[in-house]
Order: sequence, then C-alpha cells, then structure tokens
Amino acid sequence: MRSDDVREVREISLFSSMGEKHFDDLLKMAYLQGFPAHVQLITEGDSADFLHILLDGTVELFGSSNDRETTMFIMRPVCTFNLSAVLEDEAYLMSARTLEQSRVLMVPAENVRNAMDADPAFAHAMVKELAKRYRVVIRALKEQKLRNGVERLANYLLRANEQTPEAGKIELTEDRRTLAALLGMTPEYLSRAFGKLRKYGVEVHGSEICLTNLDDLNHLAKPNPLIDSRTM
Amino acid sequence: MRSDDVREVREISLFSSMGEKHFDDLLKMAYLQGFPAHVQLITEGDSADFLHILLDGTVELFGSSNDRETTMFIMRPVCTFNLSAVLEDEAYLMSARTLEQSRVLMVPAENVRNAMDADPAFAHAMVKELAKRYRVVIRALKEQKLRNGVERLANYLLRANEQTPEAGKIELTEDRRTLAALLGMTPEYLSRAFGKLRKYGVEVHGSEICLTNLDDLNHLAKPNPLIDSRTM
DNA sequence: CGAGCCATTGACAGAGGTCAAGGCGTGTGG
DNA sequence: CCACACGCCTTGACCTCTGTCAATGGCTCG
Repeated sequence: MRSDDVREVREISLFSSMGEKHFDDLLKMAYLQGFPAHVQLITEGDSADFLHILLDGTVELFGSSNDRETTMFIMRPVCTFNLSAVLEDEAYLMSARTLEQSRVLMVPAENVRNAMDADPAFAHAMVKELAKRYRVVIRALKEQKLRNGVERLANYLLRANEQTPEAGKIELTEDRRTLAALLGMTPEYLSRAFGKLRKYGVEVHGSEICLTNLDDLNHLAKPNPLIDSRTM
Repeated sequence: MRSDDVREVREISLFSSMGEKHFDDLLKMAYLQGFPAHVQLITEGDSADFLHILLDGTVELFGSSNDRETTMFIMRPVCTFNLSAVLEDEAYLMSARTLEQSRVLMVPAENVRNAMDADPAFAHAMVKELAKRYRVVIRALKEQKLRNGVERLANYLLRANEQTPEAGKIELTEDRRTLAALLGMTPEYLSRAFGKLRKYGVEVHGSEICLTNLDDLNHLAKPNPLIDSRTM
C-alpha cells in the first residue's frame, strides 16, 4: 500500500484509536484495491479470508438460494462488510459486488483476529461496528416481516427524504431492479407500488422522486423509529 | 445471588475465561430471577439497562409495529439476548417474553460495558457471541426473502429433524400461533401449509410430526447450509 | 357440563409474482 | 446521421401465494 493510502486509512474511526505497532501489523499483506462497477468481490460460501472495508463507491451485499437472488444491503463508505464471517472464521453468508467504481481495503482475516486479541482499543471499535451492523439487520428483518411491499417503499422514500438536501425531492441512486430486490419485491411490483403511492403525493420522473404530500405519505407509511432509524 | 447460583453462572462459556475480580464486579447488582410462563421481560423501545442471559426455559423475542406483531426468535439456554442494545447503550429493538417457566440472569448494562473494557477474555467471548447472533439474523433475513411460506415450513421441519432423537419423528415445542409468527405467516396459512406438505410425507398428529418421505421433502425444501445451519 | 381458547377448514379478497408485449433511451456500427 | 439492437422500465393479463373473516370442532379447565 502507498503511504498516502496508509495515512488515509489510519484516520477512519475503526483504526484511529489503535496502537501504532498493532496498526502496522494489521495492514501487513493488506490490499487497497480499486474496482470498476459490477465486479463480484465475494461469493457466499467461500471461506472468509479478508475483512473488506469500503472506502469509496457503492457495494451491494446479496444472497442467493435455489436460483433466486435478493439484495440484502447497499453499503456506502466508510463501512466494513462480512465482519462476522471473519471473526467466526467461517464462510461468508452474503456475496458482494460493486455497483459503481469503488475502492476497497482488504485486510487478511488472520490479522484482524490477531489485532482484536492484541489491541483492546481495536477490539472495542470492532465490537461497536458489529453491534451497529447487528441492529441494522434486526431492523431489516422487522421491516420485512411487519410491512407489506407498498409500506416498505413508502418508508424507504421517507428515509431517503431525511437525507436529501432539498426536502421533498429525492434522487434514487440505485436502478429499479436493485431497489426492488432490496425492498423484497419484483421490479414489476415496484412499478405498481409507485403507482399506488401516486395518490399519496409521490411523483415519479425517472430517478427523481417528488413527495408533494408528506402528511398523507406518513399516514400510510407509519414510520417507526425502531425500524427506520438506519444510520448506515 | 446465592453462591450456588454464582458457581453455576461462572461455568457458562461466556464467563468461564474471565478473571475472578472482573467476574465479581460484573455480577454486582446482578439478579438471577425465575419467571413463570407468559411474562414480558423486555419492551422494545425501552433503554437497555440489563443484559439478559437465559439459563433455563424458553424466551420469545418479538417485534411490533402499527398493531402488528411478529416472532423474531425463540431462544433456548444458554444464550444472551439484546446484547447489541447493551453494547450500543441504546433502546431495545425487540421485546421479550417467557414461553415457559424460565430463569434469567440480568446483568446491569454498565457492568457489561465496564467488563468489556477491563477484561480482554470477556470482550473476546462477547464478540464471539455477538458474531454468532449476527449470523443467525442474516440467515433469518435470507430465509424470509428467498423462500415462500411452504418452503420455510418444510425447511423448519428438516432442521428440527436434525436435532430430534428419533429421526423422522418431531415433537413441536411451540404452539401453532407462535410457530406461524416465527415462520412469518398467519396460523390459518400455517395449517394450509401443513396440508400442502402432506403429499411430501408430512403427517401431523397434534404437536407430533412424522416425516415419512425425506427425499421428496428435501426436494421441495432445497435446504441450503448458508441459510439453515442455525445452531441457536 | 359449559365457557373459552386453539387449531382447522371454507369462502373470499387482496397482495404479489409471472409472462408477454411495448415504449423509451442509449450506444454502436454502417 | 440514421437504423438497429439492446437493456431497462412499465403495463396488462393472469395466476399463485397469503391474509381475513366466519364457522366448526376439539380440548382444557373450572
């Protein structure tokens, strides 16, 4: 790794509090690699050789079974993925692919486990990261079991609206197919779900969505902080 | 806590490797409490004051939103629950109730966080526990998104069959309502799902289920180790 | 023996998936 | 520059999955 990169990595919160020596050991044999869009980084079932840390770009975590596939999460920097597989020294449970050009730091799993044992500050940061991820998954499972498709879309739009610069105007960053899989439905049904939201003030113009009646939309979606406060 | 209880708790794997002093500190102000069946232990949204460790009995974790409720997990000893809320010092994301008479160790959240910082062996055990729980949830989310109701039931039966003493003969431990909620469906649909499995050799006699044609059932269920290997 | 809870069943309705067709934008090669 | 192909999104028709509501019957427990 270039020394510029090392400095950059050093500063992200996962590593900033760890000891110098342990940090150097951790990055031994680590790669900081750039990938184009639509490259598969991880295949579920493979043994967890590296902890991946997304520094730039977008990565999709997805799962497959029996010729079906579903998007589990869309990851944006800075975050780790498949940390639990590394800690447990087991197979990855999710596959990963880039959705756009991305930079990923790949740290050998062995190094991570050693650093956890050697450096309490790093262990602490990893625990925080893992606990945070855990809560994201619990929220996703609750959403999947407690809401129907239209409600999931409505709440997704309301969450996106929280993070948008201009309130009421959302720019969808993922294509329809990916969004549908993330929300747990087919692209066809997603189209219809948008249709059903029209009378709640949701206007669709390609990847730009306008919310013109937040009261009605909130009334339909009934957002719940124990499901929707997802700081990912 | 009685000294008998302390000895018993000391031996469970979460605590066995930690230092004597840290163990004593951890259990300060801790309660080991027995509960009858059908008692609510935790309400989602409350702040996480205690780490709960199930020593005997059965506990159901469930989530609610908008007048709906769903069973998230059925916990059997020995295991922790709502660990992530304790580590993050945030609100519980799931409620908990006993399904049968149970004994639960309740450790003040503050003590857990202190012990994590003070005792690397304990921190290590907590990380393992958290990583294990994380993987259970990921599997549950994959199952929910990648399988329909009948397939979820079929795979549930196959998993139960793995842990039963007499192969092909399963004793269901939860009532139909709870099983249905765990599998993400209504009790009525669960009944019909059992009906659909009849021609795959699934015979229902109350809480006892016989699997008389494992080949056909496997062919329908298509179990997948990345979803079904759930050691909970 | 009756009240009440639970599981099942039937009839029906709505949610959501599948398949096929068509429109629209984009890129490419002639 | 245009024609065409291709991929993506949408729409319609249709069907399956799943939920709702009501009725029934078995079971437990007073």
